[in-house]
Amino acid sequence: MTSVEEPARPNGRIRDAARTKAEILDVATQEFARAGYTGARVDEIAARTRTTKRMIYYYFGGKEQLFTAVLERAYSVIRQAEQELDVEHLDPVAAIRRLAELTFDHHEAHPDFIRLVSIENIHEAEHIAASEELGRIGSPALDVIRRILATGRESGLFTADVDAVDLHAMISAFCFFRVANRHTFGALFGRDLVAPDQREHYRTMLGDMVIAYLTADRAAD
Amino acid sequence: MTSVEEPARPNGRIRDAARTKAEILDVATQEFARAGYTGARVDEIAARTRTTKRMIYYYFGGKEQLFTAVLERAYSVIRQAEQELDVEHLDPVAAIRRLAELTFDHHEAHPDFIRLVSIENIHEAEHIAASEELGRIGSPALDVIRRILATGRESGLFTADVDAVDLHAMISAFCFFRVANRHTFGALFGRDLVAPDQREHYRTMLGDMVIAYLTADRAAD
DNA sequence: TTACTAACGAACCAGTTCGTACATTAGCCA
DNA sequence: TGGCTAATGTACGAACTGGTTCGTTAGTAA
Repeated sequence: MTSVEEPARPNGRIRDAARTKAEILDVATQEFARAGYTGARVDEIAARTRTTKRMIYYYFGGKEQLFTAVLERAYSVIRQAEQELDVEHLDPVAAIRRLAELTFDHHEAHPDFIRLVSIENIHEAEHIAASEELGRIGSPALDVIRRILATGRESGLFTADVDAVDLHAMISAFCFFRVANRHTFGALFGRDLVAPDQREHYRTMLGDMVIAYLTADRAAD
Repeated sequence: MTSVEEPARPNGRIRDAARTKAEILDVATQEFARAGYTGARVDEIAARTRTTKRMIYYYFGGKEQLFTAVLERAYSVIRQAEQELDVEHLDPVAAIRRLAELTFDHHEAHPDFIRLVSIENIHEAEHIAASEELGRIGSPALDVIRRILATGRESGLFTADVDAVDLHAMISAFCFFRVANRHTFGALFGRDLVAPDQREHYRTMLGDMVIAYLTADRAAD
């Protein structure tokens, strides 16, 4: 997981709080994503680190807080990606498509994140509620969407009253479902939504869908 | 759970295999949906029925098979609803909207079903794979979509090459996400996707989105 | 060099959890 | 009406699980 193997004295302890914490988080992310919150085993997480279960309780307090920490880190990754997005130079249609594709790409590249979010929803977001960090910060993507929508509306390209949060939900829904429900969908309908050779197809479909919605002639209904 | 209280001799047994099985399934559905597969407790399920844990093993074999049976019944309910859908008399646009609304309504009315499907995806659809019934049967919705799309294409209303399975995924994604991810979405963005007074808004949004996609002028891209 | 503390490890514990062995009875059929 | 079997209930146990207790050591500041 974490870079290269240190010289690591044959069987002496190495003291590195940061590394130990990070290693626990890495393994915990995998284990929670693999087995769900209840299914994840604290002993198993400990066994797969270079440290012991004692350290999990030492650094995180318990299983619940460990899961919260895992969620916090997972969300910070996508927030980071959204923050680095630069669409100021694009026209509204291209900008929205770009943003949608960023979400698409991130969801596809981080299936563990998707699983963690699914698991957190089963538990009714109680860990997010318990997290000071996660409750406080919003989403950079929302700010981006708000700016693009404003520009698009001014230029008359977009239908007037589309809400940024709703649009974000629409984009997330498509990207999330494709990854989160790929197993049941595949088993029931015989189609692999994340098959590599279908990737471009669905990526385009998402953009087409969002743009079609934003530019549709609502009066036609 | 199940209708009225029987006369039920004060403390004598009542023999009714069908009722006992159905009651176990009812309670198991709730318990699995509430706590996830691993989080669900067989003892808890038994305690909330009028029978005992022994009967769960007698009728279903074990926790795994019980969950599979729960899934089978949950899927059969939506299949039933889709089968009763009659859109032959509607024009393609109205027909698609009707179908999308049926999915929307069913997902909203059956949050337990959504949770079960989320849980099954965490477990990579292994129970669906283990179920003879679930693997065999397709989805009535797909047949409906195929017919509507064909009509819509003939009349020139819809863009040529839209696949029925993809369209089903698009509709499901929106409906599923709204219910499945309402907790994390609400906690992070402060918006309740299933707030009753927003219901019509999202129901309309879904239809608009799908129709806009189907009728969009693809050449414009 | 010494002394102090953050970081660490091994063993253990109390409470669960799925599953089963064994005993019992209701209801039907000959 | 007697007997047979499907249906049911009780009690238990082996394995596991989150969390803790107690003791040890690496690194560092004085």
